[in-house]
Amino acid sequence: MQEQYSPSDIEAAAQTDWENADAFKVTETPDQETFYCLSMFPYPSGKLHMGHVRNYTIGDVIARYQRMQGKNVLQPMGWDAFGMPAENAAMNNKVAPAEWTYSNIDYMRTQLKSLGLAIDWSREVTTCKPDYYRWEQWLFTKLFEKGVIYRKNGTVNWDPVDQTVLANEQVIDGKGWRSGALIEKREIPMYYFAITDYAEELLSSLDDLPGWPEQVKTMQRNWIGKSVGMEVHFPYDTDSIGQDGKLKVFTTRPDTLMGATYVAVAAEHPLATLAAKSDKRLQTFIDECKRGGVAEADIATQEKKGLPTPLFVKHPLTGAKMPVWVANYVLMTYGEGAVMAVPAHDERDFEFATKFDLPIKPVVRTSAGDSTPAPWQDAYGEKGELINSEEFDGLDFASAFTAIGDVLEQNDLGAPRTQFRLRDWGISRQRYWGCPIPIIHCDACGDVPVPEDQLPVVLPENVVPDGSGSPLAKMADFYDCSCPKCGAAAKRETDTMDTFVESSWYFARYASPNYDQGMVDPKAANHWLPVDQYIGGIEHAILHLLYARFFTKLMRDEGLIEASEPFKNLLTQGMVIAETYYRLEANGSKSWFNPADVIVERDAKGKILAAKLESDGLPVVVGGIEKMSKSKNNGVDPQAMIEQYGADTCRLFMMFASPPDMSLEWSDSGVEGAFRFLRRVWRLNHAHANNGGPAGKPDLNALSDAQKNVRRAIHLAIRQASQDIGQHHKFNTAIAAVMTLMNVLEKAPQETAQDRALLQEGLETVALLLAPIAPHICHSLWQALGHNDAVIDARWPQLDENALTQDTLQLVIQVNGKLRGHIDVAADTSRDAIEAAARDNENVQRFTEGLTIRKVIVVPGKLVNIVAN
RNA sequence: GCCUCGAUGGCGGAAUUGGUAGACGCGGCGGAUUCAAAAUCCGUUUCUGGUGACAGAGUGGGAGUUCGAUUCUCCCUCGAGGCACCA
Repeated sequence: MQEQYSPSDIEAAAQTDWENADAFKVTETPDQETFYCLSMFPYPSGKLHMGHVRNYTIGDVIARYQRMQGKNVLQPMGWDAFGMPAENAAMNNKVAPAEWTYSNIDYMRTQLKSLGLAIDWSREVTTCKPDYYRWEQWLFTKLFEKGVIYRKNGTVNWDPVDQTVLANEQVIDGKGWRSGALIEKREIPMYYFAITDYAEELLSSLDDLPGWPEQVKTMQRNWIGKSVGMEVHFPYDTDSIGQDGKLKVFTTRPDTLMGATYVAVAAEHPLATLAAKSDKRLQTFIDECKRGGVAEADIATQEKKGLPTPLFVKHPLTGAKMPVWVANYVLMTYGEGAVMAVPAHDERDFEFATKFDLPIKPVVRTSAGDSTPAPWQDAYGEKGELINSEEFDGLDFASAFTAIGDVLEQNDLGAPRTQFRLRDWGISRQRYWGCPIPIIHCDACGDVPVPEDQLPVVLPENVVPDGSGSPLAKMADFYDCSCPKCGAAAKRETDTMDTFVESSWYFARYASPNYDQGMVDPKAANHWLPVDQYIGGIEHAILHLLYARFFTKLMRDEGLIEASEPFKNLLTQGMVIAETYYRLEANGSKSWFNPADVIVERDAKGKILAAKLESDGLPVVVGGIEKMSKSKNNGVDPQAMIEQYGADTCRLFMMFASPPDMSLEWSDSGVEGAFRFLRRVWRLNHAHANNGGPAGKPDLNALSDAQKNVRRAIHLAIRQASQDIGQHHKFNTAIAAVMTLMNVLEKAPQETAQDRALLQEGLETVALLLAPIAPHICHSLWQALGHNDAVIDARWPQLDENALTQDTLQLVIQVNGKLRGHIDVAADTSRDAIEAAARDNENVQRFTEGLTIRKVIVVPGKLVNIVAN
């Protein structure tokens, strides 16, 4: 064994050993318990960042731990390779997105390999390759025929200068990011997945996921947003509207129907269009509403504006005339694009009615009384007994719901209905670098799905987009085709799919990545699915995870797989953050400096006083701790870290610095600390090797008290690390437990054979407990400790409960809940004896002097609290 | 605006079911070793008062439940993630 810990040597050696043995390649073995461990695959943006390192280290620790439990562990890797950044890079560098993507993948693969991940690389999947996306196209055609995918109009951000559709991210303060032009909403035809058909199941089966964080399930429940309510029809006032018809609205508060004083429709609503024909001002307002992007966050924060129309509808119960307003807060995408307004009992309606002087009619007795004077109080929104509602007076919410629902149904003016907030998933993108939508438009036959024998529709790879319009729409070679049904000249669809489609089923493809007879090989897929542990960023809590759940159900219903849910257990990891430093430039902009180039001055307590740039010695502003990003220049390059300290140090630091679901603050000195710890582990092993090397098992019947304490420390560490890694995924405290054990082992004597046997047990424990986290060094240590098998195939250490028992316990003594002392008692001391000993305690006597003892609380094994006053 | 989560020493964090607040590490300070440095080792380190023993305060702020609250309830402040075309 080398004296010095040399990470570069031992990491290369370990990785070579694993590669030579094909150590992480797995096949379906029916008799062995499987464990499918999956981290969200990366977008090949160019270089690995620390967020990736954290994500894949967490996954690797879990995978290696499960392997040590004797399971057949599948841990694959792939590339979420379609996406916008490739098109942006193409425009900037005049390189085709395909070429850029493939070279990024090659570079990032070598980076991932240097981390020493226990990945089965033979299963690598790349979503931009035809052998992957052809099956996506195949499923699309099946679902289109089934009606699960359909075509309708949707609203997009339109850049009138670049003549192109923009992503929400590309709209900044209502303007196009490249052109600076004011963005408009535009309606275009798109393909939709009918995810709302599955809304009920997506909601209810969240209850079948005990291994998901409650937080994520709550977010998904709220996103799906099931509302039980009433569809209410307001008949047109034909005098004003000029035609018969009904305005449909959805409400969760039909009990307040008698308090409805007007209705409001979205700017895109047919009634708004009708009214605008004869009203220029209204048309101007509607045009104004169509300005700006489509992002909900922008729409929801804008000022609430509205305009009256000359139109009226009739109240379904009283027949009273109610004015129709157009309001920018009514969303065309939710419900019917129209709402009935009850200003007395809805905050938004109250605000709107107050602003425009519309009538406010209270119809519910709330805890604030029978009237609703301004300003708005939350109590006005309460449910309660009906008032001012004629025959419905006195009813409570539930009976009013039923009674009003009955009347509406009898008159064919409404009925109870369930409404979801969830909308159907529009997947058409007017972009080049994505999976082509397999549809052919024929004048005679309409939208015809591409037949299976003509799949895949291959995306040409040698295209450099220029930022205007969709490149495929300019390529006749691509879109000219003949109709598969009638053979007439036809036009191929030039939109591509949302990249979320690829990431919605990749986990299933890993089971049989090269299967060419179908989307998945059912035998393999059912062997591995569902994923036992999925790991990824919390930013995916809703969209990606919901779409993946949806796809699993679609694939189940196509008979492709058996699973109904893709991910049994979910771990959402926090961000990697770091200090930022900047200087204010003359023009008011900030230029950001990388932490590696900055020297920080601290006061005597270590608090940051000032910072200066290493190169010129002039001060920089300490900008606060933020997510590592290119824009703030506070990223730390993982490659540099690995080269300087080795992958094990990098992995150990990341796992130690904070629990996986919290944000992780980068700290150079923390990395140093991790490196120092591994060096200590190495040194103690080296000393042990020099002191006779591997020793036998200790004689448990002949341990001194000091030796018992050493052995107790070993098994405390086993207990702690087993719980922390196996159950709670708290790697930081597992590592702390191993550090505590090392502190004991370093001080333990090494003279006798018994001492050395104990140290052997301790060092083996350290190697095994650290093996998932720092696999390379443990690979070496395990050999040095005299083992012929590799540590990756060793079993996780077993806890010996006997090693933990103690003869005496220390109890805490409190007076009125305050710590006043400790007593040592034999483990089997009776409750009465403990109480007596506590009362005898000198401090207890001092602090209860002159007081009467009212109560004594004894918590066995923990504390005694004496209550006195 | 809406949904979700978070806030503990100088710093990252720990406290498993309501039971010793600050494990473990970083940083700081003091010392040992060294010609010197690096590396390593030892001690110390929540704050305030006190030479000291010790006392008091303390988990973002305010209230509440309890013998006892970082932990449970309510209100507030600040920060983060998401909001359907970033992935």
